Amino acid sequence: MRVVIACMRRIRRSELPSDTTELARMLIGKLLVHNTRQGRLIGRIVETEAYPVGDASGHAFRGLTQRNRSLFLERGHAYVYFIYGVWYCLNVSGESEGTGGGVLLRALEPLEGIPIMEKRRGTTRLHDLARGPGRLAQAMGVDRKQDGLDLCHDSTLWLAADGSKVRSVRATTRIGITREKERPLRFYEAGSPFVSGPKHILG
DNA sequence: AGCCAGATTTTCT
DNA sequence: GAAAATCTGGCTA
Repeated sequence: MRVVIACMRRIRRSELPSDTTELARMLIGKLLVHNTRQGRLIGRIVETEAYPVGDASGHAFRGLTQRNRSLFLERGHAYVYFIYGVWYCLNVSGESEGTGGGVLLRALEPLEGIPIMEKRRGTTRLHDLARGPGRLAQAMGVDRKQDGLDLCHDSTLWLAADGSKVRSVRATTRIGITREKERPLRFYEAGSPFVSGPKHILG
């Protein structure tokens, strides 16, 4: 059984806000598409975190390095990094060329290619397939090979919009950081069962 | 439901 | 050498 997605279309770069925090809010309800050898994987973005310019918890804070260079690409590029010796995490760059900032994609609602995601994740629990940034990358088959891709032009990994309505977007503090932890830069779709993190910080 | 240790490697100080 | 934008499984209650 294949999920029907009405009117799926690529998001143009001009539709992306040229501000990382606004981009994080705007990406809620949009689709992430990955055409893999096994098939097409699609998830609806339900949770993001912004790491804007000047944020001490952001990877771009100390300037451009070999690892974080994709964060300095024009908005709409993929930044993939490896963390805790185990997981990959996927970000969307959010500023203009040469300025570092990005949006961490934290959770997806799986829409298409669910059997493939289940195989990659080793579980059939729908709610656990892409809830959390490490799980999201694993389910979607994202690793270092996708670092630096232009999500507005690449044909394998890209951002799309369908006509679906977003219930409402809430903001809370971010998860798993030690600096600037009070800033409300985590965004999620209210009521979605696919959102990660402890329940007590849900608004 | 909540707490905690362990996994494991890249990156920068 | 330490810390890191995490997850899992096992423990306690």
